Amino acid sequence: MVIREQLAQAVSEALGAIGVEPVPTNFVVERPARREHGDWSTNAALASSKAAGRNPRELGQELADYLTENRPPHVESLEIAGPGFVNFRLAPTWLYDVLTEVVEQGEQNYGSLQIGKGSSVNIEFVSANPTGPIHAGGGRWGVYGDSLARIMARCGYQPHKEYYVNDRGVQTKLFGQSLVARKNGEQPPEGGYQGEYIEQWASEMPDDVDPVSWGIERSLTDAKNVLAEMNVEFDTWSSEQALVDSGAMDAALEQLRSTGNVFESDGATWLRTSEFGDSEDRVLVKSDGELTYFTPDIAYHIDKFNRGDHIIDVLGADHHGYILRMRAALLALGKDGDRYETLIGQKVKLTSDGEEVKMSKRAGNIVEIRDLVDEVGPDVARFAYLLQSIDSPQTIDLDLLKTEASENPVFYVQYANARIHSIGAQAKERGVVRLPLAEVDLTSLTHERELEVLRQLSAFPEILEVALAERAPHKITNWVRELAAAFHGFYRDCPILRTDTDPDLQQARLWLAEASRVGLAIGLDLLGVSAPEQM
RNA sequence: GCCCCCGUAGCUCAGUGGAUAGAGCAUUGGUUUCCUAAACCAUGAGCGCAAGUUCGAUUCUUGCCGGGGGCACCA
Repeated sequence: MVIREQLAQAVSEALGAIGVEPVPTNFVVERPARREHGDWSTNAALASSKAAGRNPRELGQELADYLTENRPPHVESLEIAGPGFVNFRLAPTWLYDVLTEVVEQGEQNYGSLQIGKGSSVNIEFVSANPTGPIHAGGGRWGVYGDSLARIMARCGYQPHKEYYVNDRGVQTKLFGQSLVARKNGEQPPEGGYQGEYIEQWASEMPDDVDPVSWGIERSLTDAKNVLAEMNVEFDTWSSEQALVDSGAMDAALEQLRSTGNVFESDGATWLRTSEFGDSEDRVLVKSDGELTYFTPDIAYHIDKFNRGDHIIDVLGADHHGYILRMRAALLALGKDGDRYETLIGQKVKLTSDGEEVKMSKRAGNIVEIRDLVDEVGPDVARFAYLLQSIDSPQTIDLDLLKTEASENPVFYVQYANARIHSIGAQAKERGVVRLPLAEVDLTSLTHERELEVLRQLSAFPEILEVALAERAPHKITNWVRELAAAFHGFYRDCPILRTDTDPDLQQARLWLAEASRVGLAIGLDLLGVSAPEQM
């Protein structure tokens, strides 16, 4: 059991013992923002004073007195502070337990949670139209979705990463026509695709192929390549056309009809989505007999419901209006809405020379993810994307990522890892051997820098839990930066291999470095960023 | 008009129902006979406005102001 739970339980018991009935459950045990407020703190007295009809400071004092008499493990002293907080000061022994736990559980298991209990989660993201290069926003969703999947996997879920390919419909036809036009040296049709890439691809296109399917393949190859370079891989690429061809779409339409929520109007076929929370009804089949995007997408979501326990769609803010209609369709079909989750991300803006970069040379009116990856490399790009919440619109300064690469946060973290490996290499050279952990006395770790590293490591399980609950990979980014900062401070002030370092202390520090390495490896892996051993 | 997101330091962004709100960049200055100075240390300034809920609000609610996005028989 982790220390926080031990303390919470002790507080709960103490409240009962000093006569607070019923024992409240609305209190928390947390890490105070300020070090001088101790290692852990609880607001239990404040949270229960009103219900108990007691003065919070007096109640806090009683609580502190009781816990001083009946001390939870590692607790050295307690004090009452502020309006009624009870602060715990712990002996560093609790942090030695953390070190041991990190090392013993290792990269695979430290901080791993079983919240998901093995349930499957289907995460769909990017799903850009296969009519051209992936844009910078697509890169954000790619990195975000991939990292979220990694987080979910570490929390006991079985994530399945999926990309939906809209390989039929009006847009694909226009795309094919644009390719043909360019191949024949003509202008693309009205509403067609204008980017330079169309000319490039058209020149690659053989004469005897179907331009639409060839173009889609070309587009998907492009997308797969650039996403793979960013360490984003999908388990499944689902084809809209295949869904229609298989009859799944007709079956879905039939299923919808059987619910009595489908009607004909103005020559089109509509779904009464307004009955299920949407602002208006939506067209399933247009008056010209063509399907809308919506209809196969419903079939696709039915398919996903059949394949996964929980369904997540990662969408750009420009698609948020679409959510209610899909949810309505699923509700109309009697699906459990709790199993369907949509995550909306705000858009990305790239700047250079203080000006927004509005287009790529190749793609025309969009900024390609390719440009970013070629410019700064996958690690820098990924880390930059994962630096902030997807709820916020993001501004990425290309110049900063390029010219000040050495100041870039990703290198700061990777450099910590490189330093650890350098210590290992140096130790080997000098014949310093790390003894088994069980033979090492960790109590020599008393330096504030050493303890800070361990505090950071101890926080990881909580951070992971929050990152999962809030679907927020950037919490991991922040944590790994803080861990790196703690390590750099330790590295600076606590020499390991220097000849005047006490042998026992040296052993303890070697293990502290190893624990740091494990922590950095876990964090970087969740972000999908590499952990180079040399820089 | 309706819906969604955002408004925190000069810039880019974290963060929290609590006790003195943080980081990076930028500025200025300092640190290395010894494990990588891509490091460490120091340095000013900030929660858009107003009510409400609360023992306590920058955090929750509402309104206003400001910015972005969306309101198709496009996808």
